[in-house]
Amino acid sequence: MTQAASNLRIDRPPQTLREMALERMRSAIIAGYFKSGERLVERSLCDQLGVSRSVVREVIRYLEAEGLVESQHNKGPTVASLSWEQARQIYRIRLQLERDAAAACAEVADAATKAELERALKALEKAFAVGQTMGLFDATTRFYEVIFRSAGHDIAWEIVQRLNSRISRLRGLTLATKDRHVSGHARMAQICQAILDNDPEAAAQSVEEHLTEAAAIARRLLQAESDAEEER
Amino acid sequence: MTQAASNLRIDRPPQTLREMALERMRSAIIAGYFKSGERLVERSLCDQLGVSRSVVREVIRYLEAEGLVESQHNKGPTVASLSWEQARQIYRIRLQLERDAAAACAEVADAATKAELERALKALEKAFAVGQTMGLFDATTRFYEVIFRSAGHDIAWEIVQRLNSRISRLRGLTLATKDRHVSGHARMAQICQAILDNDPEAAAQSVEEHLTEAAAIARRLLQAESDAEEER
DNA sequence: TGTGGTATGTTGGTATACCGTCTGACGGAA
DNA sequence: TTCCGTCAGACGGTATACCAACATACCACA
Repeated sequence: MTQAASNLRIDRPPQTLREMALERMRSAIIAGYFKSGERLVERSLCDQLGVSRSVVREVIRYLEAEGLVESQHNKGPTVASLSWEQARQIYRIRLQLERDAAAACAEVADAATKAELERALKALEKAFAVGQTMGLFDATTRFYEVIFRSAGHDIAWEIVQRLNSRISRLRGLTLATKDRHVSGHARMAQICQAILDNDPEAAAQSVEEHLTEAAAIARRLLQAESDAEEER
Repeated sequence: MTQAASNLRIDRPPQTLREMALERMRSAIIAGYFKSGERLVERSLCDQLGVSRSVVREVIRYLEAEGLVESQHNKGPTVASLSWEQARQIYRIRLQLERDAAAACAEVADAATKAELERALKALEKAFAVGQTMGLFDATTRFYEVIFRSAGHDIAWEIVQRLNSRISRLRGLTLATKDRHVSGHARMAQICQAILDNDPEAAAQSVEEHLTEAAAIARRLLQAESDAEEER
């Protein structure tokens, strides 16, 4: 009966225009369709998204709260830009939260979790092989999601995702780096192994190394970019 | 001249109606003026705030992103309610971030920072003596702000503040507890001392004790409340 | 070249209207 | 009395028109 009932259920898309517009805008910013610092003109967004100004404005408010968009009085919203200082802080916060999550996950991981984690790692390997940045992005996200979710750290996961979207540009650059292809994968495998062994200490340690490395690469890239900017 | 120029400057409140409405709504929720789970009817909020529906809706979107308000499709926004599970997670995240901030602060604290911290602690003592919950609230916030800011953890501070606003009801209950008056103050002093000594380890340790204690009290209160609910 | 005025575009904010959904009240049937 | 269907009103979701304040770019004039 329960089964029948759940099959009978009419699940209309419980999605509002606003939610769809939000998704689009968010991924557009993350994907770099809107450049950092670019102005977001309400009316032109209305045209591009095909929705009314009310919707656009509400979406912008939401993204503003997420830190993806900045608004100045009477100047309108712009895509948030990221200084190295901010990026540094974000990597540090991620370190705290991911370390804790990995340790917690390693503590409680059961067979099902481990299987799922291995699947995620397999997918990650495949994505590394293909080399498509977007695919890597998703696979990495998936891998961490398993860790956070199984550790019961949903709220922390949400925070980390939000932080990640703020440094998405950096993450893209980082993932595209050659050496990252090798070491990144090795680090992930290391984290995975530690969890499979139910070894919280090792898991925390691996996460720490992984993130420290990522931050260092990000810093180098950002530095190089700003140097190039100055030369110009 | 620079002085004169800066004095001449007309600094009009760069505040929009929306921002003011946002502040009001946020503090109304934190102060408990709107109960947890209560529906927020847009049109009645318009009357109460004296602004138009657009503004109200944008504010609600913002609060939704902050996690203070929840919306269901075609049901409208409600004040977010908090389960113990969520509260647990929030305390855990705070632990990670506050511990790191305190340690970082202890590492870099100079004379000026220390002086400011001591001032904050003095204010805290006074607030404890007065016993006004709201004053305690502000003083505690101020104390932690000094720590986070001087450690250069602005983003983490923003996150912590947001988390705190989500557990504001719990914090209110916790602060009102009798034993908290004593031990809370002792803990704060301990944290402060560790920073004055530039001892990161001790600072982290003190924060950990303080927060673990707070979480335990919160849990007890929440449990008692839900028990009382069931009896009813 | 610099100054001041002007035109244009954009935002912040408001009012209003319309539709679809939800909810609760009312009234009739079993 | 209880159950159930219907219906009206409340409310959210969306669209649109309008206005004032402001910012910016441009232009003409000294």
